[in-house]
Amino acid sequence: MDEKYFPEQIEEKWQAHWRATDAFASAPKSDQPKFYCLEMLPYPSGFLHMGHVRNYSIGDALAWYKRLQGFNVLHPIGWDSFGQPAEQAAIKRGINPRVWTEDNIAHMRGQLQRLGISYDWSREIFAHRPEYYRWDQWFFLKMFERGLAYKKMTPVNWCPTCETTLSNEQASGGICWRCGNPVEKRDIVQWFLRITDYAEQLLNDMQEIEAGWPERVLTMQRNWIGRSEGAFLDFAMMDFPGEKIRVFTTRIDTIYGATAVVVAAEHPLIAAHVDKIPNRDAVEPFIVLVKAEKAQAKAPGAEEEKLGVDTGLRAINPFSGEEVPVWIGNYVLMEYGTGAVMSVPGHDERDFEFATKYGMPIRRVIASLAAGNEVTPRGPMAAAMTEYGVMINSQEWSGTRSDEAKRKMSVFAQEHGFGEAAVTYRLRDWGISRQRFWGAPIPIIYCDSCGTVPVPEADLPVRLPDDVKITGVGESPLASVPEFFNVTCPTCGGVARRETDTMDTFVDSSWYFFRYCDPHNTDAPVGKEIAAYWTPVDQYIGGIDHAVMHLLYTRFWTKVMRDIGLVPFNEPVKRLMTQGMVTNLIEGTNDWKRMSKSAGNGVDPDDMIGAFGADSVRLFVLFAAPVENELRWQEAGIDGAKRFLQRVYRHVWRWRASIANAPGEESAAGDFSAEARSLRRKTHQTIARLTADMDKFQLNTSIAALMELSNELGDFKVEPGAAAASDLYAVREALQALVIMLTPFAPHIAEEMWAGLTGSNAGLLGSQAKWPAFNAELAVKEELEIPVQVNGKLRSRIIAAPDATKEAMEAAALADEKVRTYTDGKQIVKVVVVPQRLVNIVVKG
RNA sequence: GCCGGGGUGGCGGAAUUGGUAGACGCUGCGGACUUAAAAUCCGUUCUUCGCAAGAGGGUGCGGGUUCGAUUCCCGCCCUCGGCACCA
Repeated sequence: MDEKYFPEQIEEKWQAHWRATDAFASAPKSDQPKFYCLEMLPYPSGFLHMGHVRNYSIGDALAWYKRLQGFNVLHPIGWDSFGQPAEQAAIKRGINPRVWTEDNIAHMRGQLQRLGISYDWSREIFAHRPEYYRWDQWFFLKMFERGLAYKKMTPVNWCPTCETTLSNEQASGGICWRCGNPVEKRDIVQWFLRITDYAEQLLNDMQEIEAGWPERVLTMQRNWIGRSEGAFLDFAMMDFPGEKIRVFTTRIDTIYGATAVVVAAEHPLIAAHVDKIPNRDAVEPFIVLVKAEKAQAKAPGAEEEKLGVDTGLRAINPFSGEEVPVWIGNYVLMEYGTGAVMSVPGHDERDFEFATKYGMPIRRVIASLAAGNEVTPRGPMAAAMTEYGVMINSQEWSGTRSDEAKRKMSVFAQEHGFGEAAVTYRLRDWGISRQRFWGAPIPIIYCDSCGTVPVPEADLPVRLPDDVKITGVGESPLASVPEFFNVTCPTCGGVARRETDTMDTFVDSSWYFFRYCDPHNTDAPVGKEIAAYWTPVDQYIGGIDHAVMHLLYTRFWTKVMRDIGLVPFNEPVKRLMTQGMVTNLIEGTNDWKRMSKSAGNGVDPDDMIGAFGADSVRLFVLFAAPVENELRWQEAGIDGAKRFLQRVYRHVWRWRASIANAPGEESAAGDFSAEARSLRRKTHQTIARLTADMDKFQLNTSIAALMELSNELGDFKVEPGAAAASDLYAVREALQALVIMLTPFAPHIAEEMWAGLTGSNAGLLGSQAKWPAFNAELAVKEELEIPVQVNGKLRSRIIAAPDATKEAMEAAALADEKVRTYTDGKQIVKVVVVPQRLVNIVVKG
């Protein structure tokens, strides 16, 4: 340990030490509890950004904390290395995507190591390497076997900028998750994974993780899954005897107000009977119009004008027997429910708008309960009434409370054979086909005689060819590589063609953290026993942007893995923490925006590490804001972090020689002075605070507590040369606790100071350093300053022992001179005494 | 429109879940050291009145419960995020 703190020297020194000693290597152990600490794996764009720094600093703080507490910690990292930027580099600059990716990884790995994040590098994984993606393909085959992977032609999200399809989650809000541009609909044949089979489980199993996941993530997933309870109802077709239109409704109680059935333009009934539709001349152009409208990218949130056309067909309301027209409407979605709705303009806002526009009748069949006794309001409706109430104009159902009627009516419908209670979901199956090169090939072969044939497991991996010209035009680049797609059928040996689409990269990240447990396994994606030891993940840390993409997919994937028999649980992640984003001021404005190259407000982590040291950067990032909040980048704040580290360093330097002679046992230290007792009290109070705050992920207040302890050490009035044995004991206790508890936030300087304090170069882990033990007795104050209020206003303070009786406190408060100026001559109504807290005297007059 | 999270000094944020509001840090201001600067250290920094001791006000707004409310209840306002023709 040198007198002066030079971050670059000690950071290099300890990084080398960690590497040489495999300090963070992990293996299953029976004598320690395990802790799996995971941060979302990065895409190797080439450069670490501050969001990464924040993510990994948070994770590393937890990993160190758990390690020092005696947990067997798994803390791995890898690369989400398939994806479009590599392909863009290939298109624009002719670089081989694999070479580009590997170079980027090499650079970013160096950056992570300069940050000193405590990863077990022996477990590093790479999504783009065949040793990894063969298991993506293996999972696909398992799903195919179970009917969970299927292919269909359907309108899918298409990003014209990225030139590929997107899943619904990736096109949420009508914009592409990667490039931010509006998406279109296109009819494309795609592979889908049947995530909807798991909709109910994805919803129900949330109770297992409710305590550990942020409310907003669960809410977003709940909304995304969009469960809704209602009923299917069949409207018989007048024109086609025996045929019916099935609608889905959540408001069966409004059925007597149905004045039409409205179907989606793509509804099969229309296509099946197009030549028998009375208004065919109007219907056909309308369908063309609606399809064109849907194919067009539209601004997010923009609601189309409601358009419709009367087909001239008629259907029968199964409850009332009434005849109603069948319309086609652009606002009815084929993808949701049954693609057909009953139109109840009186009690649904959309139907009201539609009916008003086309002059359709509007009928009131629910009367408001809030309106008191008037159950049959008169006059035309000015707007849809969407609340529950009492049914009116509804034949024998009139007078029934509409919320109660719902269940009875769906039972009635079922008994009479024209409907049933039903649940629908907004969630759709996960489209995973991508018309791109840089992804895992889908292991399927098309044979003219055998049809769709899965690649035999023994033939995995289906490797990506290495020297492909990627032009960015046309269909999937693999479709222009005959050596890739020309194959023989594994079943009949005949001529066949390989699937040329690749998988969505979210497949790779759906199960990667299982692979970390067993990264070199060549027989399975992960060994069952080893997975059972390490997983589920105890703490996961990442950005909120993956709330309904990655975090939903990985829950789904885990359930499939459970069904295959690979893992014994339902949920992959016990606790999730979503960090806030890192923002920086846009120059010349007052706007704080997410750091990014394009906005010109990015900060290069390497520059910061060079200027302040990795420890100061990490400490600042963790101290400046609670982990879930936005973090505003301010260099003055890193200065503050470095100042604090320097102060601690100076305390250690100043005392290290003297405390080497401190007695080993407390009993040999003799009597502690009031000053020494006070320091020890602060030390133990700090231990208690840190432990509680760390468990709650309150890293900012943890650091604040360490600063307080450091300040107290600075205020310790005894000089090292003149210190009694007891003083040295107290100071050593404080410094050791401070250094160990600082480790999660600034590990390099902590290692250096630990070496300085102990004279050992074995490192914290090598010397079995342990999180300090809390001693409640030492943390208790000898005397307390108790605030005294008169009528709730602070008027004075008294000194009391922590175990003072209520009576003694009351007497002392009433006797206090300042208090008496407020109580003299007044009637004391009541005295409230809260032991160890306060006294409040209530007076009158 | 629906769902969810928030409103505390100049700023980031604390407050042991009903008990001293503003911990810790940043910034600013004043000072020490220095020929000077950097670095470091000390003081000060919610607000009003006051030379001071002290007194009043104060956690988005208005009510309420309580000896006591940033915290609990009722009614508003503002703001951020997500979803959005989902029947």
